[in-house]
Amino acid sequence: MPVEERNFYIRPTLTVAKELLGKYIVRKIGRKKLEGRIIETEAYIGPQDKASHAYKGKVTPRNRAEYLVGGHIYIYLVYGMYWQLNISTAKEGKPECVLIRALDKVAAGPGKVCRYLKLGKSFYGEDLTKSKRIWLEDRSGLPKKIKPSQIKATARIGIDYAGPYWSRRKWRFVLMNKERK
DNA sequence: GTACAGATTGAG
DNA sequence: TCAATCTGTACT
Repeated sequence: MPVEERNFYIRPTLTVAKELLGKYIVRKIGRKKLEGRIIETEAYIGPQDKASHAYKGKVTPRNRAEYLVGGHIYIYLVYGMYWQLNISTAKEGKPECVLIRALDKVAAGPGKVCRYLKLGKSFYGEDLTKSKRIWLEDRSGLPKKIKPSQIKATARIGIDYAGPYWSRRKWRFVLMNKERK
């Protein structure tokens, strides 16, 4: 399913998180393009997920974009200095999203992803299926399609406060090094 | 109103 | 190991 389609995002969040691996983020600034291949994602599935900002169905001015229909950007500031790029998934009203944690070679860490792509609050709620300044592309083609064996599932990072049950869920997905090229 | 901690990072 | 520094939440 092409990444440009809305239906790509309206599927189980864990599926979307895995299928985003290997896709390219394209950021257009004037005549210039910045690009990066997604190699690390994390799934957040509120309201049952204690590590999610939407735990218990909570809605705040900051997290409301998480409730948008799949394919929208949910971006927020952590620790007062770092932006985190998330892509909403599922249907309108369901607070599920995928955090983009790393781009191959150019951004190892969610804060760096946004710094590299020059993303900030102005992208809050941006629609990836319609935007002219940021979108996703699938360049893998059939011969290079990502296989399940190339994806490593691990525990999510930095959410110990959510307790062992949630922090141990293997909802972080990494595209394995030897398979990247 | 005040206090506090967080889906991080880079310097020391 | 720790500080940077904004936002939401839980208090007073």
